[in-house]
Amino acid sequence: MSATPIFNTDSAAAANTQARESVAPLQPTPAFSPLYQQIKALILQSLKAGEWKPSAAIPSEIELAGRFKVSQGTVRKAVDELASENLLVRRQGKGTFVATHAERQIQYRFLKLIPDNGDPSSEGPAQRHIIECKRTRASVEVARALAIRTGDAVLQVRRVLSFANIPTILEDLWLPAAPFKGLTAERLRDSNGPMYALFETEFDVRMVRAEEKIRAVLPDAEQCALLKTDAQTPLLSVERIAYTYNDAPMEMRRGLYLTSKHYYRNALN
Amino acid sequence: MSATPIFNTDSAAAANTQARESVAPLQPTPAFSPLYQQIKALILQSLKAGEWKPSAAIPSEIELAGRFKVSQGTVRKAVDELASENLLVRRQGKGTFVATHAERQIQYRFLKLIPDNGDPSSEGPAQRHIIECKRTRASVEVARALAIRTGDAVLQVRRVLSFANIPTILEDLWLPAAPFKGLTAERLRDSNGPMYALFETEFDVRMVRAEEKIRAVLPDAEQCALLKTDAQTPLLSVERIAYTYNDAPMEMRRGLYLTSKHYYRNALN
DNA sequence: CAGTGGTCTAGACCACTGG
DNA sequence: CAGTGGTCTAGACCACTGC
Repeated sequence: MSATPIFNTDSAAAANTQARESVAPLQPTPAFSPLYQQIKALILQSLKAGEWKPSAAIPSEIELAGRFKVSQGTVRKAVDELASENLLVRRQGKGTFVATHAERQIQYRFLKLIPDNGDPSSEGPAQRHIIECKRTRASVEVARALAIRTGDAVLQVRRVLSFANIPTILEDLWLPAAPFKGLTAERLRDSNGPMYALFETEFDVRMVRAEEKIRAVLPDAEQCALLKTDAQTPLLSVERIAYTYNDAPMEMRRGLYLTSKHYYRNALN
Repeated sequence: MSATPIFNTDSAAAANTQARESVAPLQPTPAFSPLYQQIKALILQSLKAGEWKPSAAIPSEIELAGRFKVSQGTVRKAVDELASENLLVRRQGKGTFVATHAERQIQYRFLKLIPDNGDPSSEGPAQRHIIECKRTRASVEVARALAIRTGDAVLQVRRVLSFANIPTILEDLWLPAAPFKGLTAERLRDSNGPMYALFETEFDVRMVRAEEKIRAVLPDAEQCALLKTDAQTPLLSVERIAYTYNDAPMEMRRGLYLTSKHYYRNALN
């Protein structure tokens, strides 16, 4: 019923002798893993298994400490890391919650295109126009990005985002067909919040992190038409791979951003 | 001799009643500040004052705990935050060190342009060509970025970075003249590591974080010549403001990146 | 071996939320 | 008011580094 860390604590008072990987044969690095990392992995497993749904509260620290037979401080350190990775959200006095892309305000976490005045809220939400959503086969490039085989079934979505009725972003998305079975242009059109929120509620897929490769390009004729721009206006090409838990890639996306009234904002730490 | 946190701990056993800002008059938020934040601020002050130089070790946690009259755990939490902000670097068994841009490997922290193969080390260090370094007056835009007055003295540097002898980055930098008094093209040419490392050793200016605004643009004739490219090749325009401690802006930089063999890489968390 | 950061515990109390 | 996360302490022991 209750998960247990992989080490032994027969006596509570005894400082625990950390367990190494029991079966790991002849590894040069014994791969010492602190207790809180093991707890973190267990919580991650529950998240992945859907034991707690997005925006729901997870058990309190004291409860988790009891379940895992460790001190509250150890649970705390595990949860701290998950919170810093944006998988959990802590709210003092209320509890700890499973992060979601549906959250008002902190949504569009992954959209870094900002209006020139620096204030995304000043232009309101984007108008979304789904151009198509079709079933197709993975190209070599898409297959490599999604860690599937070339020719495997994928869904391709094409859409345009407009701000103040000015087309600004043209996006193509590729999704593995299996986890997204049943996704249609209609369902995309009918949904309200960010697409990643839809993925959470409808397909149980939570995007956790992403990587983007950015280049400057000139649009072709078709892209010009869709963005109502001309072939001499350079665009930002933003290629994204988004990952769920366990670093499993679940989406490849190529965006073309018009940067005459917006810019891509990045913080360097 | 020894700094002291702003609260009272007359009895060590007594849990400390946190001090609020003593003089803060009628603030709606009492601005409760945890002890470790106060310690963090004190350490930050020492860093800023140059009490410990870049790459030097700061006192051990036990020593700091003694100096500040708090427990080691509290110091630890303060140092943890500073480390996560890349102001300090922890090395188990050795100590905690002041972060520096001179560090091999983790240098070029702020340069996100990566060769197509994804491995920056595969092409070796950039060839740097300083075009000019001149004293001038701050334009409205530069003044606003550097939080100085329009017309104030600034240094402007222009340089080209090449990879495998292919000009790839054209950069213009603006620096407030006062802190960088004595900076010349020669000194830039003679220095070896990253420019920010030079700033640390020669001018005691440590860049701590930065923000970038990215757009797609077409180069003008002069830019084409310097980058040996043509007017039809779109470039990434990367405008950066770099900050020292206390969020004080100390550099404005505009880069033009050629993205035919490189891309700007960004991680979304 | 001593000294450093890293982990873990147990317990006390504080700040915040909501009924 | 009870319950949650947040802070702080004191002490023990572990892992890593370098002499």
